[in-house]
Amino acid sequence: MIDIARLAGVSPMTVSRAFKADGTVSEAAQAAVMKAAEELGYVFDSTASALRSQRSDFVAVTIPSINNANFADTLRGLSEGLRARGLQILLGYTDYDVLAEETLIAQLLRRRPEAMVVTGGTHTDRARALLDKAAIPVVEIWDLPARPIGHVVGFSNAAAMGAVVDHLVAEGRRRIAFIGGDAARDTRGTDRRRGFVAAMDRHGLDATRLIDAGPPPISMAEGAAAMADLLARLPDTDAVVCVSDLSAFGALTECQRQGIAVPDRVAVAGFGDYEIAAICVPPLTTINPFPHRIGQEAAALILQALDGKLTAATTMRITPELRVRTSSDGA
Amino acid sequence: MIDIARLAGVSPMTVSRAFKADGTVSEAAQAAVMKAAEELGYVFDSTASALRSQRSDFVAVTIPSINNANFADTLRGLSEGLRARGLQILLGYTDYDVLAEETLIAQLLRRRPEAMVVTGGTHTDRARALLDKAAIPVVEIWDLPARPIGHVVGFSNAAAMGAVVDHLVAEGRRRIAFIGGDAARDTRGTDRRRGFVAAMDRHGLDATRLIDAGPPPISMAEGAAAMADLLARLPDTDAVVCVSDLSAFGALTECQRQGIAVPDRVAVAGFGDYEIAAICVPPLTTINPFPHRIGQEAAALILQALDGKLTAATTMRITPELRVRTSSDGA
DNA sequence: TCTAGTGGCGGGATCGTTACCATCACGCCC
DNA sequence: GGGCGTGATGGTAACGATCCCGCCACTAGA
Repeated sequence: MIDIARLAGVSPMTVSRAFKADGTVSEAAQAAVMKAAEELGYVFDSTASALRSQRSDFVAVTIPSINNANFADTLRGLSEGLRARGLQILLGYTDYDVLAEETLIAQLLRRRPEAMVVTGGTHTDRARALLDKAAIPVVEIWDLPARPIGHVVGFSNAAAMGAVVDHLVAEGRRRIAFIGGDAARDTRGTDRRRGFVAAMDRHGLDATRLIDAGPPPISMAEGAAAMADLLARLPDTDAVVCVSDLSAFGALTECQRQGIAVPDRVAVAGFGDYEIAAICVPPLTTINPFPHRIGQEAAALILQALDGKLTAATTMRITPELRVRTSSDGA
Repeated sequence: MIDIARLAGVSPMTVSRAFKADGTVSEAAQAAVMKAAEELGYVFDSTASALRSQRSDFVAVTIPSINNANFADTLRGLSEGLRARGLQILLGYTDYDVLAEETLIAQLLRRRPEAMVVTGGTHTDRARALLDKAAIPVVEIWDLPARPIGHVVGFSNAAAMGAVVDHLVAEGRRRIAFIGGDAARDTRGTDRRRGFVAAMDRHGLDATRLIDAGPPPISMAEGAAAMADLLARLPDTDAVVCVSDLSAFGALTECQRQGIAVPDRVAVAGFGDYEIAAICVPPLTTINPFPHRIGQEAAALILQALDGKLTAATTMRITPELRVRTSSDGA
């Protein structure tokens, strides 16, 4: 920067101001600085800037998996909302493991992010303590935590899943099964299963057709295997609710392979409104939790919080919508 | 850090060394430092460390889209390989736009990454210049650039697509169409189309059944629309090659909706070996380019380069494999 | 003519860590 | 006993920006 100052015939301070583009530099000086910078191939050093100004322009984000279209949509929403303010996302993924999340959070905080977005509402005590001490805006997304750390943009996975059950019951289904994951790790999956059981109980129906499809994320193939298991063990099942559209699609294909008519003999429903749900044959009934909007709202909350316009912890409830499609048409 | 030094009864230098964990600190001092740090809730500041040591421990990565299972697999491979050395990924996505890539690269370089991974081999001149001047290891992936910037881990998209055509021809297909994207933006898509045309020419077949499905990334729905278009305009088509498995699946569903038998009347093939290709009914013939391995190899190259063990620019060719499945069985 | 206000710019200290030396205790060997 | 290698530790000056303050020229109003 000193070199540029020399070449442009100004002080380093003016160069710094020129790069901040805050308009307090004369046009002549601005142009001279930019010309000199271009000539010397200067690349601004955010590291030094971050140290001195104590502003990293990072927002740290943790998601369970990088390979998930729903979380990718949320990330896009976040990134779009933050880009306008020059904030960059620092991403990490947890593999659906709260211990990995703890390590990840510790590592991300070393970079001094301006804010932190974490997926889910379940964390280790140490992770909570770290976030607390960091004294930056924290947003939990994709869930409604019992004990929020800071702000929240989410929805009740249990309630959303309950709406699917209500719909299936209204369509005349009674022997409804649930295909989901290992209870210990995927807390959102567990919430959905809880929502399923609660809704079945509410309708006075048997809620014991629970198929464990293994640890998250549950693949299409695992959904198919679970469906095969279900059809073998409980062949009179007339509807299946899956923890996500991907396993639901796997289940659907298993029905196709076995020549079982969907929805005539078995209705199938998923969760997430992935692209595949709308286009597969028959299209899948599912829940749209508006992942992109979750990201946008989280970004908006962060911007407000950084402006000091958000005094109290805010919870923004997203209302997921049921998408009724052919896969669950009345029997 | 000074506070910790005081509390632990050592010098700041010893605290620094204790956190680097390079083993030159006595066990007693190490323990004292860690205890003091825990007590004070100290969080190491990577920003200052990066500035002074000129090591950011960042590896910058650009991908076209964050919502793509293939690139996600590559990212996982990268991240796994780099994590062992304490390197963190700084991610950006370009939306399949070389101009956006240029801006992104400029922004990422401000963070002083130790190395840079860029997807694809087509870049603006300014982007090339920036990467050149940065004087860090550069790895281009998912392509075999005509004029590599540095290292390469990739494959020929054209040749891989040619292999699909060869297979279809061997199965007796002759009137083969290609469903792909806008030529201007998605260079890998364009390469695949080129490979399609070249292979058709090689077999003396008509290579004019080219359906443009719009700008990348091409969705399942766009694949379906393109298939509908194709079936309306060229109903005698007996095979379709799609730029990716997602559009191929869309095309497959369109056939199902129109009651057109796959593979009996039309064979369908995709690209990428996404999970859906193996499980849909019928399963899709496709090309597996080993996205996870691309990430692993790129990480390995970076580690070698950072160790100074890589003197010359290295190109690592990945050999994609044809996955023959029912969707392309002989007519 | 003088004072106060304003816009543009410069100088020096500094953000929190680490590179680079210097120091010191200790043990070993000739 | 002196020299010297080794392992642990400390002191000081940076890394490259920016914060804070001050300076100067110029204008406007009294």
